[in-house]
Amino acid sequence: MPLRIAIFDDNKNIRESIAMLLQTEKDFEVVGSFAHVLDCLEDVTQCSPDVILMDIEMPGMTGIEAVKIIKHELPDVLILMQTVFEDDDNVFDSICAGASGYILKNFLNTKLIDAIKELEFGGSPMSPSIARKVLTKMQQIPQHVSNMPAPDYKLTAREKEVLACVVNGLSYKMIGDQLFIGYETVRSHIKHIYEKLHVASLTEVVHKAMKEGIV
Amino acid sequence: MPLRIAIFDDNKNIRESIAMLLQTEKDFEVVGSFAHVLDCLEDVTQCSPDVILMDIEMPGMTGIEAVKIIKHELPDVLILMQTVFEDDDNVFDSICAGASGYILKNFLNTKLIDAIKELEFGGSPMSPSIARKVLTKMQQIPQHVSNMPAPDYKLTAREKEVLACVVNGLSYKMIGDQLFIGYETVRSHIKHIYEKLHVASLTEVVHKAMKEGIV
DNA sequence: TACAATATCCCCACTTTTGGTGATATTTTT
DNA sequence: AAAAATATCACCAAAAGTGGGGATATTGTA
Repeated sequence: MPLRIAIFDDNKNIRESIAMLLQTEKDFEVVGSFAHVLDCLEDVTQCSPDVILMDIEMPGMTGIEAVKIIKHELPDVLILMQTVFEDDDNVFDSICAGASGYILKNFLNTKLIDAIKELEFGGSPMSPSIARKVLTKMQQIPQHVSNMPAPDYKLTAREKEVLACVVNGLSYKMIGDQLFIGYETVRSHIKHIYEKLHVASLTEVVHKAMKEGIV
Repeated sequence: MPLRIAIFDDNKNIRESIAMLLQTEKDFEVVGSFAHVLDCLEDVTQCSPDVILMDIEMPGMTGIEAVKIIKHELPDVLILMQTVFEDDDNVFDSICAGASGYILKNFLNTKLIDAIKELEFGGSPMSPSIARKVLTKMQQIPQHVSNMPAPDYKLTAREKEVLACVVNGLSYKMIGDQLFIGYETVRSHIKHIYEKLHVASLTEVVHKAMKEGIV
């Protein structure tokens, strides 16, 4: 079964030359080719590709927006971004939007086929310099969000529920309503949370819970 | 001027074969070779390498710990991790510790030279599957920490100071003492913060400030 | 079975926070 | 120079949270 590929690029020449290039691989099948992303969801749903080649610079809607939309509905398609520039913002926005690879247009003809195969194989093709940028970015991210496991304060399931409510800014009364328990019960749980977290106010609870990723 | 390389690996055979391999490149110079990382800081300071090849599995101290220590003192050295496994935790821990590349021991002989050159060129060599892991990880990270700039709520400098105190769990009274202003002044600032952030309680303030990276 | 932990609820007294409505002096902007 | 924003402080009443005691029923564990 061939790998189904869809192309989004506003330049007709590029679309056609990409399609031509991809057809040299007999495992690849170009199932769609679109000049804009305004109807990207329909387009993609219709041709159901395994891999999407998405241009970042697109008229009407940016390719990054399209990635978000498509990934939201179809989380399993792999999206390879193509662009002329590799400025930080576009790279990171694409990644956060859900792209799985990043290829520069200059190297399309020499590296596209390999990049797509890499994608298929579970890899993420990207230029070395982009990889560096990504790593550098990750290193700037606070520990707990990137990797540190949430410390275990031995909160019970119920206490965790209450904690989640507290973090979301609910008052005791609102928490009671939310969890179908009385005001005093909420208080009781929160007293226990205070003890276990070694804090003495709601603000500290929220701070600690968010900082350490308990919620 | 050749590229200075240091090797950390507890296996003598591997150290020597790596050194031999690297010496085939005339632009490379192996300036140090160490069996453990207990004195890594001294070792590295002494031989002042441009690139460090670090084994993850090391006796006494883990290679990841060593990376942290070295990077803290010498942020400019490039560190290439080498390992037999590519399990998530090690990969991410290494990255967070400050590694700039990640190579599997299986491919040392075929890819090490290229990997080091890539490092030198400002890239980050890593296997495609590791790259995918990294991207997937980044996509799970909340917007603001990864890329989104903190939204501007037009808080004044003073309000931001008060906000910081609130987030750190201080009470009105404590904030007043901290900033050398009266209780009522603190209240006044917080009222304004409530308006500007569209919230109505301290917990919401802490939550919003932390979630959106205002602090 | 006895014990420990959990989830639920109650009361009292006290502290803190909140909403509303001010005021004054200083700084910044227009 | 006038207007707007900022930083400072004040008072009152109502609402919410906190600390330190309890109690009871259920569930899980030794």
